Amino acid sequence: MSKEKKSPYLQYDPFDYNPHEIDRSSFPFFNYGSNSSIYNIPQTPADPQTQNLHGFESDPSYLMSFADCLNGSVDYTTLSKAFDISCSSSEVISPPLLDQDDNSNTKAVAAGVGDQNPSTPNSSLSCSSNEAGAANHEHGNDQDSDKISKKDKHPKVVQSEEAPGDHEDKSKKVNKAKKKEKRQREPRFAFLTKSEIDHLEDGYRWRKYGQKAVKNSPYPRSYYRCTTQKCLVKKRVERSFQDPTIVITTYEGQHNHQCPATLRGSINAVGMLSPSFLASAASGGFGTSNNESPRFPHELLLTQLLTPVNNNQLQLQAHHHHHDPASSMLYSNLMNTLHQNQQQQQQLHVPHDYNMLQNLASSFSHKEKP
DNA sequence: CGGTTTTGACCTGCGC
DNA sequence: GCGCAGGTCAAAACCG
Repeated sequence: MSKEKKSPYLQYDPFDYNPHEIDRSSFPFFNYGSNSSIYNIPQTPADPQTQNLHGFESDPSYLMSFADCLNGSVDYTTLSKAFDISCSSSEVISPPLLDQDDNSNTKAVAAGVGDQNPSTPNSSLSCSSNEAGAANHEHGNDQDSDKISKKDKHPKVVQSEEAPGDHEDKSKKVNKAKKKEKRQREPRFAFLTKSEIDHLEDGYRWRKYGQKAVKNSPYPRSYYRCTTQKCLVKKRVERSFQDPTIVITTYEGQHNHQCPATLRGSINAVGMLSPSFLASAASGGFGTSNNESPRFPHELLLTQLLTPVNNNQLQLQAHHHHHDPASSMLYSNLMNTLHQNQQQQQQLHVPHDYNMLQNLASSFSHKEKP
């Protein structure tokens, strides 16, 4: 009651703004530099001491190279961590080729997105919460039930006046307990895009459901939900406070439906990539002499998005072609596809070095038009 | 008029 | 336990 009303839009105090003291608990692993990559958002701060992330910026090993994904040079465990939140559930089984993560350059973004407690350094906690068996199907469903219970609980205000009652307290407790044991976030993927437009077209339809000021940033963060029924995908969009030209888009969850734009017959950016083109991508051969060269406009686009870092490594550049819806959609689809791929591997218990590229290529070729 | 955006209130989790 | 920050809800406003 006595709580002062605070406008979420006025929380930023320009005089208090210190770019070096950012709380990036939400995106602790973002690279704010010019080399954009797909990031898997870890839910645990990498290292409490390096909260401010600068370590990450200068450490290329945190970047998930696209080629790593494509050619499977990233070991299974790493991929699990990098792509799936639920890795903390049962599939940790996979015998880790241990400690690759120490210094191998394939380390990618190793932090588990899955353990969702941003500040729980001990991911095993979430492990145990998963074992209730819900581990496999909790994607989405939980969120639903979560919401429902929330709504039931507080039909909004008033309540307390007419019945400051105990039953409310009780139900509160029950709900709390419930929530504690099952709160699982979807995997998150983020990319940076250089753009003046905040909300980039990615082929899907979104409804904005919230906007909040971000601490230490002059730019608000917007929350969107996919408008397709029963699709629980969300995305957050915010502008980098360090480089205001960069938009940070974070996807959470996976669409359970086709991209509306694809259905409408516009670009099927990923679906039309030729297998041979992808092979070239994986071997890092773009732009070099004898490799497969792009045959379609979207492949050309991708060659520009994928820039060789060193020998066998490519990074997905998110900041080119920001003005191009196809580009955004490409990202979205790529990430979706990569993620799906990895999940399939998990389901099938495929060995860690299974060649993802082949999977990708074949799935693409199925989609390819006659 | 239906869908989307805005925005204040509320909930939740975490650190102190 | 309290305060803060992030995330979500939902009524009202807006728009095509």
